[in-house]
Amino acid sequence: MARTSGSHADKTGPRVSQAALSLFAQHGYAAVSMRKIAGEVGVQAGALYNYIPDKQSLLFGLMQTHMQDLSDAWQKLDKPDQPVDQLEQFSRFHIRFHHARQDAVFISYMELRNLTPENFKAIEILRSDYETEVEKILKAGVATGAFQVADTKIAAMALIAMLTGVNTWFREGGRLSLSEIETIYWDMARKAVAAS
Amino acid sequence: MARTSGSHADKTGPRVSQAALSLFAQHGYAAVSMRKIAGEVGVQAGALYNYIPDKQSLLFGLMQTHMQDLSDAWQKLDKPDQPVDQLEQFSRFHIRFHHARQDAVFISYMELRNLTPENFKAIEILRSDYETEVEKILKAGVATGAFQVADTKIAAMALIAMLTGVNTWFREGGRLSLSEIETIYWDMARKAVAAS
DNA sequence: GTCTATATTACGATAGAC
DNA sequence: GTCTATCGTAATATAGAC
Repeated sequence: MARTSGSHADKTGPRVSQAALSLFAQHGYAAVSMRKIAGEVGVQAGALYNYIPDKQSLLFGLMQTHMQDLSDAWQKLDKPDQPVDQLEQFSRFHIRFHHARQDAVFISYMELRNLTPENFKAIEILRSDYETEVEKILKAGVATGAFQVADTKIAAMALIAMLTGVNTWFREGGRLSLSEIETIYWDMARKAVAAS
Repeated sequence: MARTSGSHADKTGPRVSQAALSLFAQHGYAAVSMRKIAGEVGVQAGALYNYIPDKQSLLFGLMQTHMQDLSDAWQKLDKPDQPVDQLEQFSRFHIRFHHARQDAVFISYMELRNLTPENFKAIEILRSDYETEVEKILKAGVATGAFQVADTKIAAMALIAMLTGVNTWFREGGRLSLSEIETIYWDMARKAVAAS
């Protein structure tokens, strides 16, 4: 069954998401028009509505996919036995994954306020689940005496903020490689929660 | 000399800035119209142009004022002699100042991409100056052997990201007071850069 | 200094032809 | 599936009356 001439359903869908991801990260959700996205994809604005019901769904889809990918990637790793080794694995994983998805990371934090209340709730649950993973590691380490932290919830938030911060300044080709950065950050993270 | 009826020049100016600060933080620069700002102030949109030449200048002014206030507030503090005490002073100052100006902090990070290139450069210089203050403390501590860090520039970025992160989750009236938070974060910061 | 009115441009989304 | 055309709305900024 021949497809209608000019149709590229199997290719256009992903290209819409990709264009939106890049443009939202660069200019912000509110500043990017459907016409601009369409222009990047190489279609007219009306054609976008074959793939998404509206602009909001486009944003939500990007954020949901990102948070889901993040959780899935973490879950599928084989975990070492010791909390200190788990925390090292997490620190390196977090830096590496976030570096590889800078646009999605940026959007998932910056555009929360442009989500409808229901969509916001859904994303916050996914984020909270991820944060809980770190807290579980810290709790296990406190139990064995490997870690010493006043509050595992706060320590988890502090570590995540520190590690995510790499994205604000690190650019490939600079003074240090990403794997060197990983090691430096892991050193600080380890000491920050270490038993004294 | 009587002022024109309906004129409130001395009051309206600050109210425009205040309204823009709050609305930009809530909804984002691109999503906030001049009409919305005017509505919040209680004037018509056209009246705003007595105080600002355009929307971009309004954003830049808010960010510049914030970064300047931050630097000034830090500079005017009496500094203790020991690097470890200086770092504690900085950690507590940073958390406290950022908590008191959540809207301005949020805007100064989130809306960088909505600045014109020249305005962006000006803000980045102010930010970099502030980051250098932390690096100076770390370098002094490394020199005396009080601190042990692989790279003072990276350690400064890591600490700042960690401390700024408080704003993403802390809300007054929760489980812990801000001064308790300060102490917990200072404990982590201190250990993260401590000599072993 | 503030108002009303407006010039000009762009937005998100839809309808119907092909 | 994509196009062209368009509806209805709203944007920034300016002009001129008061």
